This record gives sequence, C-alpha cells and structure tokens, in this order.
Amino acid sequence: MDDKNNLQNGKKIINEAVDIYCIPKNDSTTKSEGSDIDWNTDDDLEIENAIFSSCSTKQLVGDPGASTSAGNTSSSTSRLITHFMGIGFPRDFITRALKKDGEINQLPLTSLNEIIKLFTLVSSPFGYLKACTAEGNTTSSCVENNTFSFLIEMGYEAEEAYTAIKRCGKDTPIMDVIEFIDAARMRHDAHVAPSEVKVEELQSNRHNHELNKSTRFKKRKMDEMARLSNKMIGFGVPGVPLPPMVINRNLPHYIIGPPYFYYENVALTPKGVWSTISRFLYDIEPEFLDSQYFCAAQRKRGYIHNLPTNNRFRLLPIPPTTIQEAFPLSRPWWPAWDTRTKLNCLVTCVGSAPLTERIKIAVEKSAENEEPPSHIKKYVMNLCKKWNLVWVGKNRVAPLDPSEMELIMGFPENHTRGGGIGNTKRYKLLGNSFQVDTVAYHLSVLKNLFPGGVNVLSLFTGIGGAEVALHRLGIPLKNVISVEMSKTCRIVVQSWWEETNQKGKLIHVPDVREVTEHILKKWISEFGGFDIVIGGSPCNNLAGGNRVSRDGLEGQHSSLFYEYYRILQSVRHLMRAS
DNA sequence: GGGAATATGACCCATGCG
DNA sequence: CGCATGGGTCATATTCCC
Repeated sequence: MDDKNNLQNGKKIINEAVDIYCIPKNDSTTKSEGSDIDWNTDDDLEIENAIFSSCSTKQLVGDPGASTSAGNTSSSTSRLITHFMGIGFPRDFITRALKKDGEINQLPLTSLNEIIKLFTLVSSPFGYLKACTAEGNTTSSCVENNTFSFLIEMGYEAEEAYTAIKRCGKDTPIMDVIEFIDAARMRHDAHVAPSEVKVEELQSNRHNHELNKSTRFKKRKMDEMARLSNKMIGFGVPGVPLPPMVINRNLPHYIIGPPYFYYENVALTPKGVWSTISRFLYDIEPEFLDSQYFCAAQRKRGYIHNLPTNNRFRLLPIPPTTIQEAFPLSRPWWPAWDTRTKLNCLVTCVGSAPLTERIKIAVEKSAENEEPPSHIKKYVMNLCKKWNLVWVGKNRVAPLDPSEMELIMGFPENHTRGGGIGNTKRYKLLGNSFQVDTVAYHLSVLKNLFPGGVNVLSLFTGIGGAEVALHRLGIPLKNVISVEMSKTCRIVVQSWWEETNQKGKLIHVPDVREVTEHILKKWISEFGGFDIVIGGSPCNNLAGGNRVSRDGLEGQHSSLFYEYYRILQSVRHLMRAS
C-alpha cells in the first residue's frame, strides 16, 4: 500500500512540478497563460546533449538565463515521447506528465528530466515496477525500469543511467552497470570520449574491475570527506583558521539573491539523504557545521542556503563555549578524570533520577580523595556522555535542567517555561530546536541587506529559533508567517512575540499542507514578497538516535522536506512573476 | 606503510508500563 | 509524567595482517 501511496505522491509532485516549472505567466514572449513555451530550434542537439552529457544542466524554465526561441513544437513533442519511451517510461505516463489543461506543454528536455527525476525519487522502484505492470508493460521492460530507478535513486543522472543500461544490456546486474558508469566518468575526467568505453573490457578484466571498485570507493570517500569534514566548520567559523583548501561556493546564477532561503537538518543522516536534499535545493553544497564553535554543546547540522557568506558576525554577548564556563558552580565537584569540555548534542530525552543515583553509588564505593578504579570510571563516563550529565555536587551528576538547555541553545531563560508546558515537553521542544547563535551567525548577513526589516516565511518554526536569532541580531521582523504543527510551540512563539514587544505581524499556520499557492500569492501581494524562507524539516526519521523509525527522507515526518521544497519553489515562482 | 578487519562512540527518538 | 528499554547506521579510531 505504501508503494501505491508513493506512486500517487509521485504523480502529485509531477503535477506540481509541471505547474511550477512551466511557464512564467506574464512573460512577454508567451501568448497564452501557462501553455506556450518556445523551443530551441536545435532539437537534435538538445536531445543528443541530454543523452550523452554526464553533468546536470539544471536550466529551469522561468529561471533567468533559460533562453528559448521558436521551433517546431509537434515534432519536438513526439521526439520527447519517443525519447522517454526509449528509456522505458510508459507512453501514458509521459503524456500525462506533459499534459496540462488538456494541452500538451512544450518543456525543455532538461525540465522534463527534472520531473522524471522527481517522480523516480519519490516513488520507490517497486512502486514504479507495479505501475509498469499495471499499465501493461512487458516484464523485461519493468526490470530495465527497475535498474534505471535504482540508479536514479543512487544519484546518477538520468542520461548516464540510460546510456549505461543501453550499452551494458538490460539484463546486466546493477553493480556492473554502476561500474560502467563510474569507469565512464573516470575516463571522461581523463578527457576520453564516453563512446570509447568498452563494456567487454570491464566485464572480462577482473583486475580492472577491482581497481575501479577501489578507486570508486576512494573517490566517494573523498567526496564525503570534502563535504562532511570531521571538524564541521562549515564555510568558516570565528576563531578557527580555515584549511588551505579554498571554499569554492559557486551558486547557480538563478538562485543568487532574494528570496533567500535557509534550510537545516541533522548532519549525520542515513547515506544519500543529504545528496538528495542538495539535489532538490538547486545542487547547493550543504554547509556542515557543528554548534560547538558557538556554544558549550556539540550539534552537528547541515545547512543549505543561498545567503552570502562574507562579513558574517556573531551574536553578542558570546555565550560560554565550554562546560566549565557554562556551569561554574560545577567546578568544585568536577572530577579530574572527567575530561569533557563540550557537551554532546542536546537531545529530546534526558537521563533519569535513578540513573544518577546509580552513578553516585558507583563513585562513592572508592575511598575518599581517591580515583575510582578504571572500570568504574569507564562506566560512569559512558553514562555521562550518553545522557549529557554534569556534576552538580559531591559524587552527584544530573542532566541539564530545561532552563540550562535554553541558555545553551541561545534562547532567553524561561523561553519555554510555564503556560501549561511541563518539563518533558520543554526537553522535547528544546532538543528539536535551532542553536540560536549558530543560525544567527549565518543570518547576520541579512542585517545590511534589509535594514528596514524582513518578511519571513518560517516553516517548521518550532520554538522560533530563527525568529529569536533575527531579533537578537537587531533585524526587525515585519511580517512572520509561522508554520508549526505543535500547539505548544505556537504558544511559546506567541508569548515570546508579545513579551519582546514585536511591532510586526505574526500569523500562525498549523500545517504546511495548508500553505497553498493561493495563500502564498495573497501574502506575497500583501507584504511585497518574502525576504527569507527559513525551515528545518523534521529530522526524527533521519536522526541516529531513532531506534524505531529511522526511515530516511521518505519517513512519515522527514518526508515533509518535500513540502519545504514545494513551498520554496512556489514562493520563488510567484515572486518572479509579480 | 597501507589496506582490511574490528572496536568504539555518537545520535534534534519511539513505545509501553505503572 | 517518569522511567526503562530497545537497535542500527554511520563515522572515526584502533588493531591486525601482509
């Protein structure tokens, strides 16, 4: 049944993608609304490029620079259909993807590729397999499609996957197809034309095979390391010298400038999640950053945004950055053998009282003024690290209380206190939040860009980390649309809004799904557009701590990332149109 | 030394019970 | 609400082997 849902979801996204990608409504070169996009006359060249180029040319319609000119539309359409049928998509599916309001839309091949990619990503290979069968395709065609879907899901380009399957043969095991693509890529890097790659060479030469596998492993490893360097200093943090490697942030030209957007999630996701997120968010390199450079606790997060990165500045006052500074009262009780200076990530669950008692008893066993034996030290340290415990008295450890967590996370003390909110809930809210100083560092560049204040579309607002950051930066909040499902969070944000005497307007929306194009249009015309779209979509299906439903980006909650993407696309589209 | 095997550590968590 | 319990996927660190 999940497959069916995936499929429907995929179709929904395609329809939305068609809506979003299609036509700039008041483009002077187009005649009727939403149906006529002009064609590049050189169809042959374009299709050739699409099939044989191994790099993504994300030139979307409506993005500046997507140049178009008049051409033969009907033959282009049939070529497109032929092309995608050649890949293995059912004709019916392609025509449905192309159709809107009963008319055939003429989309550049690259855009249609995007749509297909979206579909393939959202619907599982098995869902697609079933759909094929239902639509009367042959089994062999389904197998081919399945391989294709897998390759796409793994992050290969549609074009190269298609070429590889075609050249290897549709019955070739998927690993061999991958070897083929990687070999082709390596040769391409070495300026060898893809057409010179011979399948037989790979299949018959075991040594070569192993070599490629090893090189591929290395290459991936290096890619990962470059993206996710163990220090996690993002594009630079105050006080830490940058590595000699130059940060080369080449944003696609069409994504530079307003509306700005800022997306956040946990850094250590299941494999492939960040590359998928990045692929949706305009191929922008995530900025992986650990909040330990801004506060006393680690917090490894990835951020994708189109904000400038020069002339950032920190919030003042700079909060304590070590446990000892953050908890001066703990100093007399802190044993020398507990060498921690930073807390681990503050999460939604905390250690229990009996646990702290067990630790007390374990430590007390050793004589006065004497270190416990090493196995006790190890036992205690493991628990302290696991539960983020601090020393609060003689042989006594305790979890942070919610107010201490608030301070470390950069919120005003008692931000989440009262109003009917219990401690368990406070821990949950705080554990799910932004670290304010970290986010403020990134958002600080907005201060010069918007001296008069900002209009914010805040998705998955939580307890308002981004709003607090902007406020503390001294950036006036003009209009804030806060989309947050939890009533408790809305209460927290509303209280903060009133207590800090905000002059702007705060509108609460409970569900992202209510944020339709229609209502976005209304807000945009009312406010004159959004200056920034901020959001950290649910991480519970991505986070390592989840032992039950770490389902990845397609998980029940984490899949709301696609809503973030949808809304951001909508805002960008509407703001270009207005 | 370098690669492979193995150990260790970290993780914006969910559920059931009393 | 407090508490106990429950794997698994990653990355890095360490050890082992050639």
